[in-house]
Amino acid sequence: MATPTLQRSTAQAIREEAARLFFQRGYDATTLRQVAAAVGLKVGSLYNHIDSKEDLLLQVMGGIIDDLLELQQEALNREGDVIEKLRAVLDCHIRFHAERAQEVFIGNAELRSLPAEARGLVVDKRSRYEQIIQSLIEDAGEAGLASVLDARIHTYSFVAQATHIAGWFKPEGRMTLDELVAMYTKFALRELKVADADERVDRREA
Amino acid sequence: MATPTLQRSTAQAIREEAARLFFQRGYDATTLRQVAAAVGLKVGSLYNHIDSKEDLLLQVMGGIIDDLLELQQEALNREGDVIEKLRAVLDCHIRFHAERAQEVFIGNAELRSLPAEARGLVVDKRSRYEQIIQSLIEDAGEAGLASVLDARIHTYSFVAQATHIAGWFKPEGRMTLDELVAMYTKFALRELKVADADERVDRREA
DNA sequence: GTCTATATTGCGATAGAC
DNA sequence: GTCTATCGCAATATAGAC
Repeated sequence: MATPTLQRSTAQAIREEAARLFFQRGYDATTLRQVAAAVGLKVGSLYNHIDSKEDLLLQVMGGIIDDLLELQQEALNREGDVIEKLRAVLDCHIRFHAERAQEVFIGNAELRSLPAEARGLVVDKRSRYEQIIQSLIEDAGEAGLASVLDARIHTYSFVAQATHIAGWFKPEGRMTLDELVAMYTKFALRELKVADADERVDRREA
Repeated sequence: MATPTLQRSTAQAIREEAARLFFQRGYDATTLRQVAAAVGLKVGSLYNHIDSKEDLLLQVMGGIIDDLLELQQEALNREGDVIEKLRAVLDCHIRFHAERAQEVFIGNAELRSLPAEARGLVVDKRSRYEQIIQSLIEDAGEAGLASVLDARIHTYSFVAQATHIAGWFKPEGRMTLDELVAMYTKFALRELKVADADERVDRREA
């Protein structure tokens, strides 16, 4: 580790406050003056840590989609039948969107604020991510373990729910993270008419 | 009718082009110069038709939530058991979000761009709208016709899916509007473990 | 690294001629 | 109603002193 200090660096503070403001007001509506004020700096000083406002947005979005893809791959290695793999992937899917709600929300809402080439890269990665889910759904259907109406639209359904969660979930709220994950995973398996959908999920809660 | 002409008025053209641009690039990132250019006007001329940029956003959002509430009330008058009412409300819910996708999308994404008091009004109406759905879900559960895990979160689930649809649905796409509505309604009834969920929906497709 | 300027740009909105 | 021209302002970004 290069910086073993417990103090967050100024650069880190800028990213965090920017994330908070981008989440709250949107990227376009957030001014660098507001970011600077939140950190306790003047606007000019920001430029010792960022190249531009767009660069700051990129920093905030960071490797969030890479992190998500990585965790999805881990989940895919779960042992068990295709439903167990799907359940693990959905667990990861929901958990990630709730745990890192603000970043995820910004990553979705401000996709169009990204420069075209960066946006293209992210879109491709999102597409690969969704394709994994869709393939699992198709496999489950072909194995006779799920009633698939349209794998693409089921995928949309699961993506929509997670995206929505990223807009409201707070760890200190009515539901714990684990409860949330269990509930939405049940929703998904129910939607696919998986046998013993609820029990499949509850069994994993040990 | 005051204006029985088939030509769209300049004011109407401005609203339509603004909606297209707000949908595409977001409200903050859209300039009035772009709107004017899209209509074939110069910036100054816009002000013969609008009071301000915020006023234009208000015009675009218009009474979309009122329209939605009105249609929901019609659906509620559907004869039949609580599941039939719920099915009708969800049908209306999905259909509306797909048919008026751009307006709905703007109404959601740009809620925070609205002045506080206007935003409060809209939020209250949305809340009432969602409460209707939630109550139907609770009723269905208490009647033993549905397996309700958490009525609020089921409602979130249905709201999330419709919101997502508003971001991608195109009438000329792979699915027809009716197919889309039928599919998502099945998703919802499946999620609630309603008996013969698919058949409930198919029966209505006459 | 911080700050106080300031340059530069482009925005929403207005004035006034036609 | 349209236009051209411009005002006033706030934004991003930079320069240079400390």
